[in-house]
Amino acid sequence: MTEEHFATFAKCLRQARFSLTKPRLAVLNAMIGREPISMPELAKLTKDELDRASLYRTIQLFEKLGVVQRLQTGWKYKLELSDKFSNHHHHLTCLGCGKVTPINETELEDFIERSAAANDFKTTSHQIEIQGYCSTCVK
Amino acid sequence: MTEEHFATFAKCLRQARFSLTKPRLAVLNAMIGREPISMPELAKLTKDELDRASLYRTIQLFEKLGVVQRLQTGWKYKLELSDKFSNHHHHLTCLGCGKVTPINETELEDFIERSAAANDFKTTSHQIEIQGYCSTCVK
DNA sequence: TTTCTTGCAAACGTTTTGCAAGGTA
DNA sequence: TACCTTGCAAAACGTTTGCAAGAAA
Repeated sequence: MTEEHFATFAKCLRQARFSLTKPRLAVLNAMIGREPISMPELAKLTKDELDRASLYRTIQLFEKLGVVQRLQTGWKYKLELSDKFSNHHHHLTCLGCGKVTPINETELEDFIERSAAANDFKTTSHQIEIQGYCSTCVK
Repeated sequence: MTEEHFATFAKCLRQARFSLTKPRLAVLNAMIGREPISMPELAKLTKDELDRASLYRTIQLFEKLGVVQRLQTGWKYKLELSDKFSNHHHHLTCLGCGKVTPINETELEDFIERSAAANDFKTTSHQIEIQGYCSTCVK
């Protein structure tokens, strides 16, 4: 974990008057630099460092604080760190091999803002998820 | 349910060699013309017409046949009929009152196709979900 | 009649909760 | 110290499954 990520994280917690604890750091650490991950996978990864119940509580808190976000990849959801810890982006999910590829399309963002505005809607977040087949699996 | 929807539905089933049964019609009926709905809500709505287990089996089948699709509205998923039974669109979900507003933006679709193509990716479906506050709740 | 579909009941996996003990500010 | 956070154990949900009875083609 970089100095910067740690500082961002500490600030998120402190601002909302929550404690910086070892279990919470463990969850952040397990997610940094990793692809979107499912809850059972994350539970397995962190099972020596905190209880499953605490993991759920931590993820709930992280979502409230905007540290993580859920995204729909097919049938189940996965978790990833929010834009605070990586650049804002969206995903291509391959139905063949399950690979999740991030894409970054600024123009898309502009259109979304415009669509929402046309509906008199103030956006706070959005997701774009695309399913299909990657170049390997399409064959 | 319109004549046309019934025909579309019957065709979907027949083509894949599945039977047109009363419980399946009941589920379709419960969803037609309704906003995206959660599984527990749908279960409550149809509980006199079919068993919960059958409901899950039916929804699973419907998804495979492309009759319904799941979409992420915040924390949990909801179900709605696919484009076969209504026009392709996306949603604005209000974090205040929970209202889901469909939007239809053709330009967005084009950008998505282009982004995917740039990644050598063959798309089969996509979702765009936008969260924020509607004109009423923003105040 | 043959095959597909359903209801029932039970199993399973995921997520949440209460509470006492432990850690943080 | 005072309050927040955790682990544990149990409960509450949501979802899936096996199987015998019932309905569709």
